[in-house]
Amino acid sequence: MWQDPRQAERAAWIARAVAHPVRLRILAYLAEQGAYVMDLTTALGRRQANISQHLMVLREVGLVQAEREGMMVRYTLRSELVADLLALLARLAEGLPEEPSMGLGPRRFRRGRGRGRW
Amino acid sequence: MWQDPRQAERAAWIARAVAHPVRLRILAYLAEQGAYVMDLTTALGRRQANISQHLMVLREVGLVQAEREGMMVRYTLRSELVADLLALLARLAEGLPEEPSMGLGPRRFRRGRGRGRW
DNA sequence: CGAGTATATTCGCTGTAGCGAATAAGGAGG
DNA sequence: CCTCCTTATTCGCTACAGCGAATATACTCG
Repeated sequence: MWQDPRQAERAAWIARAVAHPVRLRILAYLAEQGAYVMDLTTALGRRQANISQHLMVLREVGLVQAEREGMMVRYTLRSELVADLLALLARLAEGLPEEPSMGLGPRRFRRGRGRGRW
Repeated sequence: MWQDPRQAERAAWIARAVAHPVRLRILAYLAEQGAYVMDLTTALGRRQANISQHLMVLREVGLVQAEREGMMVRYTLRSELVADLLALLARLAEGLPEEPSMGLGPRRFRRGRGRGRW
């Protein structure tokens, strides 16, 4: 699988779209129900521009689709595979024992230190 | 799912580790067989330091585990869930139609009842 | 110990993701 | 047309991922 770097890049491109807390929460929200941008801004407590920016990323990779409904735009997941992906990530997130040698929990998107020893 | 931002961050933290072509290929390689660093450098054609750096990322999030064997270090996947994740990403990568009009040419997205402007 | 091999870590650099503020653009209604 | 509402896009900024080169660490063997 992915001997070809190009294929790997495409898969990574998709993974990158998911690799952000806000986008994950957007997808999780959409997994339960379609939503308008305003719904997401209030649900996630972020600026409207920010939500739109994240939605654009998700739209570009095709994880999400948009449909205009009058003045508003309704976003929905584009495939059930996306929901599967979320579920898998959730399982991994809770299931994977944290490296004992490393700090605890996720370090907020920061490169951790740690000297090599296990 | 992930109403709590902290949980979402943890999941995103994992997704972020996967969201790189080289790391994806490393994982794909490991899904078939354990490997030493040198195996990966030759298989992927990258500098040893770079491979080690990527392995560190994967190790930090716990997708991969390392075991010293004499002078070398053997890396293996830490859970079958990781392989599942790869498979899902592969399906998404090939299954999701690339938005052909997105990013090349004028922006287009599905307009529900937009008068045929697009 | 000293030389050689395999891996890990550090460092400086560069590209770019992500953010808020501001602004534009689509659409409804008067 | 003009105003209000919702969403999209642009802009400037900052922080950090990712890279190669260099160096350090761990281990084996003689």
